[in-house]
Amino acid sequence: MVKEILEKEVLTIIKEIFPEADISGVSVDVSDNFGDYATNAAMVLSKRVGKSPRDVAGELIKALEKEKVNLVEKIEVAGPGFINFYIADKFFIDNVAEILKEGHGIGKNEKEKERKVMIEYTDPNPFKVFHIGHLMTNAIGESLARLYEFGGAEVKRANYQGDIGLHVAKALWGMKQTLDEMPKDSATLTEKTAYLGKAYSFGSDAYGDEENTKAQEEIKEINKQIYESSCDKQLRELYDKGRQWSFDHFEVLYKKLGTKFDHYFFESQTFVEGTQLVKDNLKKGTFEKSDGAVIFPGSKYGLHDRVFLNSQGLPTYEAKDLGLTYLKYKTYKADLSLVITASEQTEYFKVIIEAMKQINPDIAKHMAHIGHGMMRATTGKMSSRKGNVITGESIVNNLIEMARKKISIEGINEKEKENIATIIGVAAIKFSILRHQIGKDIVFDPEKSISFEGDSGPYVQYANARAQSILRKAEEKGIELNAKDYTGSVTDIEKILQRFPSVVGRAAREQAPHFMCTYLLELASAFNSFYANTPILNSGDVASYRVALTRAVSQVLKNGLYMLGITAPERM
RNA sequence: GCCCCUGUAGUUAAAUGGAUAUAACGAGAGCCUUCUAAGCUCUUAUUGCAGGUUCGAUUCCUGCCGGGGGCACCA
Repeated sequence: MVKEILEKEVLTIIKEIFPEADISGVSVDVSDNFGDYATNAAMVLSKRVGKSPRDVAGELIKALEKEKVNLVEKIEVAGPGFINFYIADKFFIDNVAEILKEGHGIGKNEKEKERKVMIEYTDPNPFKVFHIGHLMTNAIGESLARLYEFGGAEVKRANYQGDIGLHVAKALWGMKQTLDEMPKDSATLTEKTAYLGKAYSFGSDAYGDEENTKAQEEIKEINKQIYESSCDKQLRELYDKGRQWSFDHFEVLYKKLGTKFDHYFFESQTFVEGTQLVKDNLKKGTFEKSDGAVIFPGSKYGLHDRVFLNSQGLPTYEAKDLGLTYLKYKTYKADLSLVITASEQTEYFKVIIEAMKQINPDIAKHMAHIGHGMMRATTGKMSSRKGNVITGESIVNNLIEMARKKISIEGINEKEKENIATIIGVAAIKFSILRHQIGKDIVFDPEKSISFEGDSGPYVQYANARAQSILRKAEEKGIELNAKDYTGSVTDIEKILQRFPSVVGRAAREQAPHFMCTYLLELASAFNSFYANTPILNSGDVASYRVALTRAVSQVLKNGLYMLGITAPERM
């Protein structure tokens, strides 16, 4: 990679001619208008060696030219003291050949080699709707998982689902009140989950209604019975039914989204261990009693105090999360155990991690939480209690339907069409999530929905589909791919292609898939422009090179999309 | 009230302390008897305010103003 080679070279030279500067690293970056790469090293050195930046640059260039780094064609000093590198076209052409050689392995690296990573993400709750926020967590978690895998890590995907707790009690109470509306077993999953959503809403409203003390008592009682497994036959049946409906529904979505979990954890498994942990550590003073509840005094550590066991003695989500941490640790000894949730839980996880640090610092040191921004609708705050959420299913299905209408490939059957439409619809939602910085909120306008044009997943997919179409035709025509013997000049495309491994590295290192999005848009745009303005198949002598370049573009687009959890269809 | 995050064209976003802040959408003008028009080409416009650090600040620091989130038995 050019960046790394030049950085090493420049650093070596600096150590040689300015040892007194005592510099440990320099950065060489891609430059758009001034050569191919540039470094600010001379400006950084300037005050350390007491010379003007341009003079320092001059001396560095002299030394660099003597070294004759063969990929560099020309070096210049410019502006306040930048050193600009012009890279030889031959280097970029060789890189195209290299991409063809690497094939689907392009972008793989060993930065995370031997590292064991567990990522918990998505975390929908049975009995509640799978909403747009879950879609967001899923897209981010899946992408991070794939980025770690490309770095050589062993990744386990985990999903934690709240099949026990107050929200379940609320939904069950709601179901009991509306038994006559309950869908039959033969009903569709959509009908079943819609019913559960309504039942939860009903129970939640009743619980929140201060006048309705009877409902509150009953819901609390149901909650207790579930924890104790002491519920009657009818309640048990409702519970089993609702839980199963939810899980079936989630699996359908995961399949569409392209996520396959290795481990499922449930709150019904974590609460026993969690409760025990809190009780054990209450004696040791890690936890304290307060108003009949057991709390972790986060305020001692600059955090919030939080309740771990409520005054009924039942574990809250906090205690269950401690139990989950142990359960995960028993299942898989990860070097890094990541939890992805919306940023509203960021403060909460600081408390959990601090509490775990007090209980078992060896486990706590592997834990990390990533809070992503919230998906906010232009129509106001979404709330599953109020029932004005946008469900994951509706948004995905709408996009798939839109994509289906745009497909105009001849000679494919309905099933193939459905598959392609799904791939495109999922790409649209995932890309629109992932192209933002993870921590920032995303404003989602349900009216405008999500674009298939411009900065979008389908745009990148489309560029690849065009490339694939060219490759099919090239094969029919018998054009041989040859990237090595080309001696002409290169375009932006080769230069962008060359950066791919650096982008993969940065996206993984900074846990920031949006760098990959930005990169893919740039590459797709350069290729689309090339495609529109330059003949590829009918270009005589250079056809074999242009087709080779097309294949390299397609390969990089495919691998880049894969790292975002997006599939690239051959045709669309 | 306390704590955390955040403020970039009309809108949605991007920019490892670097040179002329980058795209898309929108608006306007063109381009399918050549490889998929989900496309291409051109035009249009931006760093909340006030200081500070720096050769250089959208980026770092302080204050103010706006937005979001969290803060006891929900998840």
